[in-house]
Amino acid sequence: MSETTGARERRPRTDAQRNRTHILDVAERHFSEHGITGSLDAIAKRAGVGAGTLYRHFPNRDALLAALLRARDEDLMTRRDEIRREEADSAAALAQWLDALGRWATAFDGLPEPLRAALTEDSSPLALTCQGYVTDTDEFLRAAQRDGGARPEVRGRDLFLGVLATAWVRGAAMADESSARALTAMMRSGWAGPARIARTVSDAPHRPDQT
Amino acid sequence: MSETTGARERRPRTDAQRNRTHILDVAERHFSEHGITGSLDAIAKRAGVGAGTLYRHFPNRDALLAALLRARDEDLMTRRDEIRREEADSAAALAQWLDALGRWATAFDGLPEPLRAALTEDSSPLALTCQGYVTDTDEFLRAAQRDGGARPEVRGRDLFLGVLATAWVRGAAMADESSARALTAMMRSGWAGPARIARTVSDAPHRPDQT
DNA sequence: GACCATACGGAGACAGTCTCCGCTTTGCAA
DNA sequence: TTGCAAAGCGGAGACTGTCTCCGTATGGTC
Repeated sequence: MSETTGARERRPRTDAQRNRTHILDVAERHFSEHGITGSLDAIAKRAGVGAGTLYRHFPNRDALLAALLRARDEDLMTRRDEIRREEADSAAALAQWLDALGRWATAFDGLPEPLRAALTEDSSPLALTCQGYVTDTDEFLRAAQRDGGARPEVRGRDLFLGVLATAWVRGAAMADESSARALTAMMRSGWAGPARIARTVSDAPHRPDQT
Repeated sequence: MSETTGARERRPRTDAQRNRTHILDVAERHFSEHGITGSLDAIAKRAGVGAGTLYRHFPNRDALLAALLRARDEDLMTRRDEIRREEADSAAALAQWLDALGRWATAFDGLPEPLRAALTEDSSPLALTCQGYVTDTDEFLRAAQRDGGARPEVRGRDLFLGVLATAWVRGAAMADESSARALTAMMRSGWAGPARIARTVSDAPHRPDQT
């Protein structure tokens, strides 16, 4: 009676489990070396399984990525709790969380792209992960806002996207590191400290009123 | 002897010219509708020419994009001069220039990607264009910095990449408009006004071994 | 040991990029 | 005009990558 309630999940066959984890191992290496656009069939070949096997386990690239990121989720959650525990200054905590997120989003070359896409098409297997981190960001942010360490008009989603954008700028193989740092710094002045809303050109009347 | 000096350029045949401009017309429409990843062969077909013809005129996607952007270059330069002429406040001028750049970088869905890539691989046909705009940005920026309207540590390249990153966030079909605005605003507080350098987490004395 | 659900492999359909080469068109010169 | 070389054209097809389908193998269970 392995099958109790109606929609019970059956434990997969052992060869299936073995294949799955092996594919993940290989994919991790392959994506690290070739970026997330590396060929899936190549991964299958390298893992010594047929293409069908790969696609049965992971119907598309995003699914595979999501599985790989799930493995890193634990690390990131650990880091999150660590920051919460050890950083008393809520603004500094937010900064550190964003930094951790930034490193997470740079795990593979090209990763920011599907992550951003997942943020607007919630059918993606990555969507849930992203949404979760947006929520976490929001928590850090709200704490900082309560303490007057972050501007009230900023949203967690904005910061998350900002982090992705910065990771995106870094591009392949840490190309534009210095500009990425500059962007992070600029972004920080954008959220840090309680201040009035900075105005955008498109918001402002054409005559900027001399701040 | 039509050939005078060694490396003389021969005026292309009339059918070639006709094809070239027609391909550009079609490509403009096709990229507008399908984003820059739209199939090149489809463009050829839609233009009623063979694939060979398309690839002879534009050896790859970037070359085609570069040609399309060259057509818009004139508009952007006009805008630039207009801003220079009509905006006395140098910081506001910079903001308006960045806004214009942002609209330029959103001409087609997905455009920011090759633009950013061109900034690090200068073999790309887009590289020259980008470099030019970085220079323009630098000029606006330096004027603002002289007037104390922009922080001294910021570079034109950083701002250009920031604009690209914001355009990238907007994603396909203006998806994340509000976040894009938020980012622009944050970025603005990053460059505007002379202030001390904001610190990044990674700059900070971050003891990796257990902060 | 038999049975069958589960999983496997890989051939191949499909789509996109890009090249190659035989044929056509253009423009110049006689 | 006519002839002809250079310039340009078209599209078949090589190549690469994604993803499906189905005949075959295998693990787990009774």
